Amino acid sequence: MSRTAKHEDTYHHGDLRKALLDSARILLEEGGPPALSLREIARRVGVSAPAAYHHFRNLEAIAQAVAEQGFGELSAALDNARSGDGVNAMGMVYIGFAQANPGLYRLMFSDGLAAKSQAGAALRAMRAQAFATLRTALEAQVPPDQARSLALYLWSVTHGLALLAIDGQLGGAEQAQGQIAQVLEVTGRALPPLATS
Amino acid sequence: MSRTAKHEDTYHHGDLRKALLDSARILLEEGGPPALSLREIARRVGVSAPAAYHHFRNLEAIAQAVAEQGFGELSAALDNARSGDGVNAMGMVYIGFAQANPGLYRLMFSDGLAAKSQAGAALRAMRAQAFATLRTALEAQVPPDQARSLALYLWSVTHGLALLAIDGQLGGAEQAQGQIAQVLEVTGRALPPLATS
DNA sequence: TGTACATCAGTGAACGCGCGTTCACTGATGTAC
DNA sequence: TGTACATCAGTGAACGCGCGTTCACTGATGTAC
Repeated sequence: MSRTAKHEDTYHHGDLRKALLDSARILLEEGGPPALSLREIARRVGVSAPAAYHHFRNLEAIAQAVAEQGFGELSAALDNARSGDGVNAMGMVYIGFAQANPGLYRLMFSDGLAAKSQAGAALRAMRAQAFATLRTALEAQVPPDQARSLALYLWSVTHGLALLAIDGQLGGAEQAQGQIAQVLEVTGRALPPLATS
Repeated sequence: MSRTAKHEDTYHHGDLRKALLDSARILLEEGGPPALSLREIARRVGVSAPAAYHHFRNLEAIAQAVAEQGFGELSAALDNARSGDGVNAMGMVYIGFAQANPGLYRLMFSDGLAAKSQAGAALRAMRAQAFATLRTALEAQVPPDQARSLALYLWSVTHGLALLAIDGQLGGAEQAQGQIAQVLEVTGRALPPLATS
């Protein structure tokens, strides 16, 4: 019999890498990027801190891996929403992601990691990639010379709105939803008629 | 002769409170809010760390005082710009402030301080106050029932754009300026005709 | 089917570090007489 | 004008803390024969 679920308290963990990432995400949601600590991540999993080094080069590598997960999930969510009614629905999905994972969103898009570090550079590249996807999607719907500025406009609004929401600057949850919808409606007024798919 | 500029290496500092705040701002611009350290602030001033406690209750109080300075400077800058050509100029000034003081801007509007701490609560209040000012200014220019959502819209765009700019997501400085102007132009399209003063 | 052994994923102890803050102190200042 | 003294703004030493990371190790796994 190979390793099964019955061996729960075994010396070898099973999938420590995944467990560490899960633990990091919990920590991230509890206290934001500054709360990420290798020792605490390991402690929550019930494992000694050095064990993590068999799976990640260092703490930053864990943060980077979590951010990569986040970008994957965000782009999957946006893909699913694309069949909805356009820009407005995408905006709601984007902000919904931030509200559901505020700590993760901050790690991905805010100043979580030291900008100059290797992981920081990787993060910036992921962000740029996400933006490129948005711009490409827009190029099919508006005159190409406008795509870049419109994409940047949409990103600015949703990014700003997402941060205001998760900073609690919009009041309670239900109140926030209404305000978000209103802002996205106003945002749409600036857009030219879009080629609907 | 009372204390004069000649007494530079005196035991008593002169205006240590101001010197500490200046030092904190330099640190803030060098490494963002996480770089704020009481020991390092004091070290830069050339004074022992405990000396700071004669002027501030703790490190958080220093951060709060710096943020207060920032809000004062930002609102002064916006006041000066109000005589210019409206929303667009105000937007440029707002983002210009963030670009000139990225670390300070992050402290003021981002997740610099633990949200639950006393200083964190004070910060949120300052932000809310700044937003209320914007909304009030708009109420003179648009139908009052639209003022809130339009204010939130404008804040979202400028906040988002400011953060993208200082995160380096817009490329180099001169390239960024062009993109910012474009986004603000698009932003203006969503606004109703404003009553110009 | 059983056993030697290489490989791998864990362990506890220890390193050095910088931090915020407290403490008892001392040097400088300026005021009352 | 000179002096005693209260007040205040500094000092160095020390506290306890949690951190990331390295080290030599050991227990478990699974493969070759």
